Amino acid sequence: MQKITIRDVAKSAGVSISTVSRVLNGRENVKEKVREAVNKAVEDVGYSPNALARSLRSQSTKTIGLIVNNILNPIYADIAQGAEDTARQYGFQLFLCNSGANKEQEAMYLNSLWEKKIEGLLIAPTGFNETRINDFFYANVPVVQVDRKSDNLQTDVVVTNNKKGAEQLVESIIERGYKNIAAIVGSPTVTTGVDRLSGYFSALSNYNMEAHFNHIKIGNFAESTGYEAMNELLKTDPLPDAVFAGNNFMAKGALKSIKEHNLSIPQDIGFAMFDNPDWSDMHNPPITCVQQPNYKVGIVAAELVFRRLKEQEKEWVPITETLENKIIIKDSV
Amino acid sequence: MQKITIRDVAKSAGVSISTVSRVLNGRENVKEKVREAVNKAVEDVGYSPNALARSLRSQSTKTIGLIVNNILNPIYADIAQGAEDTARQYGFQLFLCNSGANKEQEAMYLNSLWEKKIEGLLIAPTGFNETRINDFFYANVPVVQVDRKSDNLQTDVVVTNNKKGAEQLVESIIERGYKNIAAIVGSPTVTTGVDRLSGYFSALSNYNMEAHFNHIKIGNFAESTGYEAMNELLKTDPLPDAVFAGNNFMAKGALKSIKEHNLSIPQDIGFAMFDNPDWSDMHNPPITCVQQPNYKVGIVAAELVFRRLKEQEKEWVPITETLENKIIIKDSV
DNA sequence: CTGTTAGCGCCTTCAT
DNA sequence: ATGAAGGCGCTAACAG
Repeated sequence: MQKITIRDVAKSAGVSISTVSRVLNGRENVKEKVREAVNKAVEDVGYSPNALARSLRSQSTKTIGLIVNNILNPIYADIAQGAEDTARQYGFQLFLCNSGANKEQEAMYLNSLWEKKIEGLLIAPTGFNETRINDFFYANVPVVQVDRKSDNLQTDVVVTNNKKGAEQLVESIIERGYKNIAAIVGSPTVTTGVDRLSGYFSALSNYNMEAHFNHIKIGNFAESTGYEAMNELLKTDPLPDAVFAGNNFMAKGALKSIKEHNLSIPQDIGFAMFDNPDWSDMHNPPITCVQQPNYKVGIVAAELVFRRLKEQEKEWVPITETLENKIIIKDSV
Repeated sequence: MQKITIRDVAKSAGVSISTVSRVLNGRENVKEKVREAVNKAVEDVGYSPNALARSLRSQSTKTIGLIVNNILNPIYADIAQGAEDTARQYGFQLFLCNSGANKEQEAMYLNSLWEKKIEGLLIAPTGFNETRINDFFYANVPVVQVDRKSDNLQTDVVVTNNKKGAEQLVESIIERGYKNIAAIVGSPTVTTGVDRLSGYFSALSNYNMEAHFNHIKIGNFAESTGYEAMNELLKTDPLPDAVFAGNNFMAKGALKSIKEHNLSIPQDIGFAMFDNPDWSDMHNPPITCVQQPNYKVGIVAAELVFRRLKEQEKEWVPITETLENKIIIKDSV
């Protein structure tokens, strides 16, 4: 670790350490000549401040944390980018952590971020560490849930309109004449699971249709569960003539199964999905889908943190921001 | 920020703060009874240590940094995952930063990581902040370049065998009878640009073929440059009958152009690329490619850091680890 | 305008 | 086995 401290600068410039500190922090009450001398000394000795000492003393780290569910999921990369760009704008840094949808790992990162004294937290919660998350909240550290929401948390939330997105998507399937539309959705323990399922039901109900009981498959958002679900669906009677997949990974698995069964889309079976990963246009045919404003989710969530930071004294009512999605019609239905 | 300190624990347990510190750090010389009392007090008052103070005092942060080039590129997500998993194993934390291939942003993160006193650095360098990177090196902070290597840096390196990968890939194109093979590669200022180009030339030379001068296009790894390069290629005379794309993004752009020109792969034009993104199997036809061991790159790089940390006293010779790639033959050539 | 001083929270000799 | 005291590097009163 570095050895050069503010003392060395002071000595080199022939002033006291407090004067150096003043210059470093851009205080006004320093004679211009002295300021220059200090700046020169900083260059000369190659000084750069120790953030640990500075933060310890000033009780401020200028750092916020983001815990995502799965960094391999491109939607979180987008969210991270949005949050990071916003943080930078406010002179803050983003500490990006990946829980891997694992509750122990999430707990570990929550602890670590706590000990590192972050001043704001963005999190796509696994749903198992509510107590720990609330600690931040009670300590007046703004918390914003992103992408998904856990019911037991009274924090700000930034999500997209999952229900409406799914509803509109499924309606667009219906409007193309499909009669037996199956759904492969994620676990209903998180909003991205339950809301998209609920949108699916709404769409059917809007058209006076009913879901066939074994045409609804619950996965865990992972590719393998999409694959297995689709295999199951292709054994049912009646067969579904279209499928709604609840996220990009499960869609990928389902498409693999469809391909293995030599079914062609959209003739043999229609297909549509939540998320618009880059492969969706490469696929033949391109997949009709719901595009979420992920980058914007990151921005809005980060801005919410900074807003809370600024208004800390005011009374506090949790806000939920719901961003709208866009249905993109392609050729798979 | 938190208010409960080691003092509160000491008071609650009726001991001195040094005793609390001893218990916290698992020192042996503490009476069993006292240890229990302290642990109970920790629970009672809800104490958790302040990492800033601890690190400042102990001169150790147990943190390493990773600066990637572009978090939206799935290869870096994989590398990050590998590095993170390894760091966790060693009881370290990973500070993940995204330079966005921007030199100012890279400089900013280098500064910030320096000030935060990381104990090791993994970086996919932009190639413009050598001086700053060397500072770490001189301060005995192990530095490992990952994925790409900048010539002016005397650090450890973990890369894949870009040249051999490209060479074998292009050979597999040649062996399928293509005669005019074009290349779209990234900037030769980084190894992932120059080595893959060099592999392309080797392959041709191995078969006594020559590259047509206007069949070599230099992009910057971004999708748009792949698209434009392909548009250019499709205006040349003679036309190329196959294309080698130097990474996933440029491949995507090139494929877009090919599609717009209504050319079919592999009949009208053969296609192969570096990287094996998830869309490569969704594409029709699936794209023959080079699969890099990205996750392993992350692991190996992180382990190198910890090895250096352990052997700090020993004399030091930079190591370059070159991991082998795998050619995956699909249906695009 | 500038220097002296007192901590931020913690770990670690040094006594006892 | 335990407590007192000093200091990691820095900022922010408080004097002058």
